Amino acid sequence: MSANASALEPASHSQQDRECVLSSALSAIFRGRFCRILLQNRNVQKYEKGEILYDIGRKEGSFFFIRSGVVKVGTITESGQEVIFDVRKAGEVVGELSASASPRTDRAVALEFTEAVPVSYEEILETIQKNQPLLRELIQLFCDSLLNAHEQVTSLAFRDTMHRLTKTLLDLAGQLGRTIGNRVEITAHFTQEELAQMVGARRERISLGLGLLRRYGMIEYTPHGHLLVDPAALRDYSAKS
Amino acid sequence: MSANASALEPASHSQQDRECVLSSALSAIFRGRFCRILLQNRNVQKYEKGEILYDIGRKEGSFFFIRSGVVKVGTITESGQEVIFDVRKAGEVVGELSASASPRTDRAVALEFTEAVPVSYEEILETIQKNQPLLRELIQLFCDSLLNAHEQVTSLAFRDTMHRLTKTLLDLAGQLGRTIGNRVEITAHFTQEELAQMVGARRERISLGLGLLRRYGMIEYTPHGHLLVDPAALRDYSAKS
DNA sequence: ACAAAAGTGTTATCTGCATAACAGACAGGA
DNA sequence: TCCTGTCTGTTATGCAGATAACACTTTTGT
Repeated sequence: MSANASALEPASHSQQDRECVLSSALSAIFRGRFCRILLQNRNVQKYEKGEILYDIGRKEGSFFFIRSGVVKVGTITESGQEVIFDVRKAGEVVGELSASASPRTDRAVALEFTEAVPVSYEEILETIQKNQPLLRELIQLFCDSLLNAHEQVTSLAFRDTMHRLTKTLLDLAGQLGRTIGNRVEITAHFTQEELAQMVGARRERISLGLGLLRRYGMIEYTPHGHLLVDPAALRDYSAKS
Repeated sequence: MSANASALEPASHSQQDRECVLSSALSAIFRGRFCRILLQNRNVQKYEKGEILYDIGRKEGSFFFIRSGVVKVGTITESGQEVIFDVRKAGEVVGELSASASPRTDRAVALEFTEAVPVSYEEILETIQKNQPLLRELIQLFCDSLLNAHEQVTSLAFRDTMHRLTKTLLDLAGQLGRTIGNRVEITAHFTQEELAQMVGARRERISLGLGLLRRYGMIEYTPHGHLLVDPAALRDYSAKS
């Protein structure tokens, strides 16, 4: 939090400068996880837990470069039911569907206090045209997203709730995990309702499922209410039967 | 089938030529449906029904520009279960996931005799860098694919088999439909097994479901074994309850 | 500090769908 | 022509998971 004078500092940079900075930010963020670019913080938006980065139905849209925090990406049906497609954290990007001509069908909501830099799709395009290697990164982003969605489809089509739950826990551990001995702490809080929306099942099932895994000693809660999982045991469990 | 001398005609064109032709082919195919570009037919591959355009696990890969026919895009799990993510027809592109760094997890198989032009991802990239407007088209392709996958996830998460089946039929009618009066013929043959793989259900359910819709007069079969659906009635049916 | 709201654990009941198991229709090859 | 393989229609049985209905706990707002 050193150079956070941006709010005080007027737009004292040339167009040239901004392009250059954006370009390196894109490449660093697209490429690396956990990267800390000293990006000129123009436009850093702050979102409280539960606040919406972008919502369904909006025509224009931006990519959001997450500087800190965790957001969920999902949608809500006409009948008010919610699904979560993905979870993204600091160093990643959300909002790639703003590149679509059709109006948004997805939304992103902060799961905890989050800081993100919105960049319009037009600006992204311009930057990429001046910095070719970024093109690959952008496309890789879409591929990852698509791959992930495909996995969810197969998972929903073939696996039962318990298997989907353990998969979701393993995925979260991979995404948001901090290793502690042979356990991994999922460094964000998820309600059972949210887990249910990721798994594609009723909340009650999640309650039962978590209870079962807890009794097996495969998961437990930290004092902070975070999940602490044993990946090896979970993988084992989900492999058999 | 007029200018199909490609097999006889050796590579008599300059690199210049090829780029130019590829570029316009891309733009036309990316952009339009039902387009008939007189593309130099170098490399037109032919696939019989059931033949594989590309398969799971391959590292390198290509985009395929479908000139005629219909292909299914899907995957097979370790346990041998098959899902179909999407169906693509003449004028469209498959294989966009070859852009991913990770090895293929999907496959494309011809549902009927199909002709397609494979183009390596590297070539696509080069072409795009020389023809900027194509970038938008390519990204739109990814967005459409992603949007579609998201829809499948929500559908599987919230809707029952009958609703998913009617949705699948409506989608197919939209994609492959030829309007005849107030009916639409789905101009390709799908086995119940294939429909089941699109819907995410057992074949028996599809049999029952189709039987029901037939008794309601919402669908019937053409002499060629194609489905003839009444979109209005199906939409109606799927809206209520 | 208290009330309201949000989150969790648990049970009893009902139902949609998978499973299994055939019989008939049809198409293509020998 | 027959015969084998693929596709379709149909039933009976069992189970996973939705639904509904609470009691209990923890957090949040005022």
